Amino acid sequence: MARAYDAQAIEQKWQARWRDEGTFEVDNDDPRPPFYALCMYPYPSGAAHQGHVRNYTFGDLVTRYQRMQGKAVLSPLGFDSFGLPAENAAIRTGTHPRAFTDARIAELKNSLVRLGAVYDWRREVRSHDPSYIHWNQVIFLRFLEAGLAYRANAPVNWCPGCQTVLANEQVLADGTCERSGDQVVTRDLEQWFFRITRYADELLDALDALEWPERVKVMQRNWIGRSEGAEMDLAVVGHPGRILTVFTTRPDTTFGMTYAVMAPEHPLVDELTTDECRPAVEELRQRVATESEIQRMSSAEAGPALEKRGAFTGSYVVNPFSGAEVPLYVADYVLMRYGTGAIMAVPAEDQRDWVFAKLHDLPVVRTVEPPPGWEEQGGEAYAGDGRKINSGFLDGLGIAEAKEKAIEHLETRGIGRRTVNYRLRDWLVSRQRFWGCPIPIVHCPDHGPVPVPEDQLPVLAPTDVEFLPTGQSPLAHHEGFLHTTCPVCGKPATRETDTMDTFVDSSWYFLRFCDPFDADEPVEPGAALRWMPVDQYIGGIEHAILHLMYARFYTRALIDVGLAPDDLPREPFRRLFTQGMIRMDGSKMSKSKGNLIAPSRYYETVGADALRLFHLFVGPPADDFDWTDQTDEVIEGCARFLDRLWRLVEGAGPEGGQGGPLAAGAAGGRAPSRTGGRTAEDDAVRRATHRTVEQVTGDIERWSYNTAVAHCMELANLLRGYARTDPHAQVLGEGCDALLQLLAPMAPHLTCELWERRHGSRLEDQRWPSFDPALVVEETVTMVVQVNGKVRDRLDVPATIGEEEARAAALASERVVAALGGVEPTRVVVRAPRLVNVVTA
RNA sequence: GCCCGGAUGGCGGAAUCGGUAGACGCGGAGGCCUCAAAAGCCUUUGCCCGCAAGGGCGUGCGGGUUCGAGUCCCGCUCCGGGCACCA
Repeated sequence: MARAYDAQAIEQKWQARWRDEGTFEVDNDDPRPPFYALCMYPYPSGAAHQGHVRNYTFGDLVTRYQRMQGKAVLSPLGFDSFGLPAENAAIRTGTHPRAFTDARIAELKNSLVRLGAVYDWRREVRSHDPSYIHWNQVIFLRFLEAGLAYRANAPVNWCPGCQTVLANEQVLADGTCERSGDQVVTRDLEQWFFRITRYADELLDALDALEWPERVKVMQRNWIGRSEGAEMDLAVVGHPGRILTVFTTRPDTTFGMTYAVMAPEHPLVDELTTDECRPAVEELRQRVATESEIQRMSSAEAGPALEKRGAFTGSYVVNPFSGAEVPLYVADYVLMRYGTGAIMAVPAEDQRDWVFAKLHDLPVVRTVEPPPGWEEQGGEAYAGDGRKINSGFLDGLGIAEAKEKAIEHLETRGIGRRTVNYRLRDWLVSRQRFWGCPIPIVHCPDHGPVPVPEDQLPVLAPTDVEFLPTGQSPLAHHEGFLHTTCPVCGKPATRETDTMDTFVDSSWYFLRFCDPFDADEPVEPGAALRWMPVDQYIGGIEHAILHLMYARFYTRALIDVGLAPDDLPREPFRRLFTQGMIRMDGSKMSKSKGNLIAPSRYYETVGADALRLFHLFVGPPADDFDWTDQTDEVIEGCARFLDRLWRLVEGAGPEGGQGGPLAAGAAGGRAPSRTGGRTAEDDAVRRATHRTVEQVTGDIERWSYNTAVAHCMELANLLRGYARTDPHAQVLGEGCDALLQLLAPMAPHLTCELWERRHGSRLEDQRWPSFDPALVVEETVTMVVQVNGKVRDRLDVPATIGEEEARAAALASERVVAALGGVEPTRVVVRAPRLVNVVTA
């Protein structure tokens, strides 16, 4: 494809200038109003893929646009450089993870530079930088002091093949390890946790005020899973003084409790199981113990037969409202980690209990009157609202009132209390891996886990390690690293060999960017107060829950332990935009799927500007996009547009409009030289220019980049036609300038080059164009005339036309008269100046 | 199962407040330029009937509200995503 200009030469020229001049570096004392634009901390997987290109094109557009709006824009970038792939590569090839990772970072950085994405690279942070590790460890120890970090025994996903704990995301739906394929089992291990649950309410409540996509907020609300209800203490028959505490969100249904259930791991199972029931209960507990939680959760369909899922203990508990003695079961559908690990079962109002009750022939007592016909239609558990029945002092009430009254009753009698439960669990941060931030703890035989003193931080992993495919972290076998002395007593002790979850690194990097040079503290208060919160955060929907939740938690925790200023906003990301995925043949385009289309091949042909424009133009930024066989043609269409833009602007000549030689291929062949008074057509072009400025500004503000590009194309098309006539030099020049300014954040290299050729000045220093409100109102509009709702005529009328004139003009139309066929209108709806509807019926 | 999205020409998409459906681009057709091609430029392009003028149909399906519905309401179908024993 023959190009009008040399994209590669121009792109290299401007990229070099931006780098050498530090054009987009920003100092913390910059007097302009601050704007913090941030793309999510990328994992350095090598050269950028199209998903990166899309993400960084959006981010770069925001940066450049806000800068043109007169803001001091902080646009930093760093690398989430810890993680498993580097370690796997080390095992496979013998390369040290650091060398592997640094090479990948260089590649990714290079492909972002070639995209024309601009950052203040002085602020670059990498997770594996010793200084970042240092502050990560300081933060960990402060969390520990504040009780926000703690060590506990916990059931975890353990892969016997890999000899390591897995994150939930690494366990597939069938309960196998995504890497080795081994069946993952649940194991109890001593692990480090962060107490994110302390912030559950705040993290939930603060969501309302965030300018985030609603679906992300919904996902976070579900993840936190706050549910309000009551705990109640059940007396156990034949075990005086023994109580079984259950949690319910439906205390109003207590009269309908016809049995109770404990989780298989419940501490009272042994004591409350009678000898004749013990074999069945034991069998159940054995099975559950060897299953991972994921398997257990899916056992409803794939697991053992339903009736095997529960077993009678032989004991009975007392229904606290009715006094009835009801059987106590153990069943795998009750989870130890949620609530109290035991439930009262109300089959009439809970579908799970219903299914279980039917299988075990347990009675059903309805406490809410179902709607008429419910039973006849085969209705099972009824969870909807209705009048209370069979419920003694609650009879006749609605559910909400009955709940309140039931809780009061429990509290008055001292056998229960109002309780809130959360689905959210504390964050397990231990990882049995090498390529992560070491946890700065020493285990002393006498003093237990002891923090490494702050003046001995950072604890760095040794470099002389061997990577073997044993699945074990090399740290656990490195004698030099492992053996140390106890900071308290000086006796021999061993280091903690676990590292931190890599989500730790991405939980506060945005705070470090504010002043990454500060050697005294992780977060420099003045800088953080100046830049935070992030004004626009951009990333993938896949981080909707974990990363965004952890970052929200970290920001609060850092403030509360005194590592960030008290008056720092507690929400780190004011506005969030989640971009759509790029798919190919129905699945996500990704390295692991092997369906990447490398951006470099477009840099080398159509250029980065064309690729950027394509990603902006192809559809709404929030929507997924399918990469197909036709995609290359669309990219070429974008390149063609840029070619035409080049010819148009070059043809318009330099500033002043004295007419330069028209570039080869430009239609018309005549330089615009007319000045002085303007014709009606000149004015129409001016109006179109100003209207386009208005439209594109609005488009960009509401993330409608595809229409922003379309509106620019429209103006360019108009100007090309105008340039072929006898254009007014200033009018054409104004149109071209506006177009270059509007496109500057989208196709920066080309527009900077054209601007420099036209004006000899720098487009990066220009302000975003403004429009004259008087010029965006149209003089004449097309008025649609309908007869009974069908369009019969279109009339050009003055925009200021009055209702009566519009009516008269419409009724005078020949086409309208013909369509009426002599029938008298019964009504004429006039919406001047756009529409008249003549109604006969 | 529950909770969100979405469905518009051959394709990606546009229509910001209930008022011209299909902006912009891709693809297609025809033409100019050329010995020829590529590139570029111009015209045209929702579907159907018609030589034309013109007419009819048309935003997943069925109803409704309205002078007027892609847009609002009710009931479905299909597709995509999230959650899924959380008591």
